[in-house]
Amino acid sequence: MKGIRILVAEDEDKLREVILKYFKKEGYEGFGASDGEEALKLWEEKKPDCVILDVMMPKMDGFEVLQEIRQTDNVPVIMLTARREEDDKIQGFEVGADDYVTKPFSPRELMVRIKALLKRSGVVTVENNLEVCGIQFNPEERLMTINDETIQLSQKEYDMLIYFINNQKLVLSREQILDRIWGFDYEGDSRVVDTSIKRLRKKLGEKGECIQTIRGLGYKFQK
Amino acid sequence: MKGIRILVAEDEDKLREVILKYFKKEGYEGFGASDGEEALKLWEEKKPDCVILDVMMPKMDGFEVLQEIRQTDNVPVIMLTARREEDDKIQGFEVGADDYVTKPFSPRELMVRIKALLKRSGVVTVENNLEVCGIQFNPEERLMTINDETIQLSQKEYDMLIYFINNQKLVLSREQILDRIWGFDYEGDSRVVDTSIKRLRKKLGEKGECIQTIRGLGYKFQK
DNA sequence: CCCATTTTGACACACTAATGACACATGGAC
DNA sequence: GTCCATGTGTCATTAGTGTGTCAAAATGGG
Repeated sequence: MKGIRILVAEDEDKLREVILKYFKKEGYEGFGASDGEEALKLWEEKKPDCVILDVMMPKMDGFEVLQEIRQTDNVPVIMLTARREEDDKIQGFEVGADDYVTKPFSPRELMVRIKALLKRSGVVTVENNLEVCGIQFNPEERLMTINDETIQLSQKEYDMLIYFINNQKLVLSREQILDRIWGFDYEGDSRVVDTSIKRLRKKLGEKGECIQTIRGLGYKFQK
Repeated sequence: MKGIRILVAEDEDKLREVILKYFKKEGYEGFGASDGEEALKLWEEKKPDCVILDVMMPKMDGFEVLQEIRQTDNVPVIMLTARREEDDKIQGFEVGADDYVTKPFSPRELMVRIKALLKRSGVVTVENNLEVCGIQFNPEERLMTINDETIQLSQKEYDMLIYFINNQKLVLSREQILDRIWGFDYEGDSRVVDTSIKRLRKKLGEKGECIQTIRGLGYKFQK
């Protein structure tokens, strides 16, 4: 099984190494970058499942890197900020950071945030060959098998389904779904969700009924 | 018309600023407090229409502030909690919070909650897995179970039932119910309540008898 | 770079549950 | 019995969703 890959961009060598060591201990695959440009290069090269960005870095600061990443990628990003960089934090939220950790922090705290973020972002948390209510998952290829029939899902469909699977029985509002799948800065109509639900249901066939409509609130996944 | 005023008590500057900025964009008037004491002071001073309280704050935590506020004020309060699995939310509901939002969240999600809360203005939610007289509540899943049978309630039915549960043994007049569930500015016939009570009773089956008619006064919920 | 294909977003219209209004039935208080 | 408040069935309206279709945007080869 493919491991979870995390990119750490932090110019303080010691801190970066501590974090990377911690990741290794937890079974994650970590890549270290010591400046912004290296971070971007590694991001393109490795396509990690999560990115940790220090705000203050040589050559290219965290925000610039984030902005660049956000052009094409919705990967979960955690920003590392020092206590007094208040304005910076605002800026980060605007460009689309998913969480912030203020220095100093413990690796343990960072791990907690990462795990929470990965879980919520729903992109990578499904193990291979997981089976939920007759639906077999193959996240690496974004494939799904129902009754020996393989089904190809699109990005949005796949992400939504994972999000539902990870939050079974919970009612998810259109806004929550939008935030998670489209990104909190998505500006379009919240009814895109309806359309995508429609398509997902259709592909799921009879299993589509697992996605229930809670009128006035949203949708939920239940067997 | 007077604008809607919201107090945001959150010690993380970046987050508070982002929220306040969103409020402004949405046409709300926002006040920021960075610790519990400041929050209390601002609450007294500004008498906001809605209060957002971070649980973890310097000087005075969110629960203490809430407790203080609840001595004299029934203003809608949303608590910001750090971790989903914590007892935070339970404790918050006990002291009288109206909703909780788990960090990190997007401004969009918070806005949705605020709007919903303002609309309901005072309808208190119920903790998960509460059981009252054989009726099992599960608000997160938006489910109600009686004798292992799940029941789907509509919005109005659900809100009314919660209102009754939160005010057991109290006689609630049609006017009170209208104010809470339909909003104080509802202009229609007060006998819509009768119709909704009828429907709720029907869905509750034999438990419908728990909703008793107090002739000339209104209704009350009792086992 | 172009073209074919897929994915996505927007929108109109259809459909259905929820709601509100009302007429009439019921039942207690006097 | 009458009076009056409440119960209840029914129906029209409304609000919220489902869905087909089209166009725009992204993707993927030649």
